[in-house]
Amino acid sequence: MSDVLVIDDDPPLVRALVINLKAHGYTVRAAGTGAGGLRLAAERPPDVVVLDLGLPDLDGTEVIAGLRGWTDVPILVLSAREHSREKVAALDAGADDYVVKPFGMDELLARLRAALRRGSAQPDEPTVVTDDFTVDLAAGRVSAGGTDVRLTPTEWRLLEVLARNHGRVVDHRRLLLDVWGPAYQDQTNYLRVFMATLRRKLEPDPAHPRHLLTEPGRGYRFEI
Amino acid sequence: MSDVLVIDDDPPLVRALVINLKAHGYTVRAAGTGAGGLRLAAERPPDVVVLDLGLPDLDGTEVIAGLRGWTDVPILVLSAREHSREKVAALDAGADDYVVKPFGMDELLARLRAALRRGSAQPDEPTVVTDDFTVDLAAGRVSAGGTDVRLTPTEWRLLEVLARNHGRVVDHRRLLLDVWGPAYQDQTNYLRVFMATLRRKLEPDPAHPRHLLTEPGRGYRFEI
DNA sequence: GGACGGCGTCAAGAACCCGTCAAGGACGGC
DNA sequence: GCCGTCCTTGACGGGTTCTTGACGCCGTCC
Repeated sequence: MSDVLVIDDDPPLVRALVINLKAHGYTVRAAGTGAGGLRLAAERPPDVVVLDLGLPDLDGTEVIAGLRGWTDVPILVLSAREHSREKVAALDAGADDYVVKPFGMDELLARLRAALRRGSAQPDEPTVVTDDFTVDLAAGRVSAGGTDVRLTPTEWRLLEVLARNHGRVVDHRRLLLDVWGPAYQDQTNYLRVFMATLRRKLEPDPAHPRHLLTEPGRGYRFEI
Repeated sequence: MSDVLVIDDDPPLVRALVINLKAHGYTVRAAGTGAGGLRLAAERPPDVVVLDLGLPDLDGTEVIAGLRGWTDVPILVLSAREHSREKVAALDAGADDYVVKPFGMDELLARLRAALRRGSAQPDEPTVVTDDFTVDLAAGRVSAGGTDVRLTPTEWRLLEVLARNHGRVVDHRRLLLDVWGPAYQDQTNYLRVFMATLRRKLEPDPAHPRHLLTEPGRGYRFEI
């Protein structure tokens, strides 16, 4: 799961944090000094940093600046200081959130989840490559022999469903549901028509497809 | 500058917020109810939302859910309730930050800056360059043939979404959502009109665009 | 061997999408 | 209050895409 770096010089608090974070499935590393924290972060970039101000060696904003120099990792600041000037300074230095001690552990965990949610908000969509053509799911494009292939919207949606499930047989019903909607679950002839055009556009020998395969009586399968 | 949407039913507080935010150069809109806030957000997507819990009509998490259904805009929650259960619920519903009343205005402004900083953190190239024109995403400017091109706000927002996703097909729905808001998801004619003006201003031969391409039935694509 | 169901192919009309233009209206600046 | 800019809205023609039905092939099952 997610990798949390705790930078704090208060041993009891660090212990409590580590125990609670590990109990929730996080991987935790801890440093007692600002310099140590920066070193750990440089070794392996964490997914989120929990930073206590009031470290013995460095000022909080210095640690933040040291991290912000090379990473956008979310930084959650802990502090006993209520003064808003401290908060403003930390936030403007690049911190993402500021929690005043004492705090509830569930609140901290919730703020951590919020910070992580922001940091990792991109579902990666791979590109599916065969010998004869390439399907770029993120870009929404298909190319064969170096040039783009023009697909109509329906052709694309059909190919997309198959490509996302490549290697598996996709049901007639599933395909019709995903491409045309629930009212078309019996129109298997649609599949025949559009599979034909896809093969014409993508397969070197449309009559003997190598990638867009028919599974008689069941559905179709995209094979790489 | 940035567009802030305040959703709060406490008139004195709203007044204070509006005055302070405007004094710092923000554009501010305010709503006294959750439904009104959602409506304003739908009319024109704000850059950040300041949301008071304890609204007369909707629960705070409902408002958050209503926004999160279509946008990733940062949400900063205000609340008089200290209870951590409230905080956890709001943060897990999708809020980005949680400030307990009473709060200092400078702290709120700092948290707002932090939220905006995150929201606009575009990791990739700040300028997109084609053979015929240059889009400077950081500066918000476009130039063709060495001179600046004047774009209207809507034209710019449309071009910005396309440029940030250059090389990819961007859905009709996504474009309408990001530029006009969720109330306009079906107004594809807006896209036609504004794509035409963009092409007239940027393409050497608007009738045969080289960069602002149509993907029939799906959307548009910015190609370098 | 024949009937049958599943599949691929083809073609034609309908439906839809896109680019274009222009008029009306909202908004803000002077 | 006037003027200019910008956004909204409707209409139209041309082109593309989807739908639909018919036909033939092939394998399987009776």
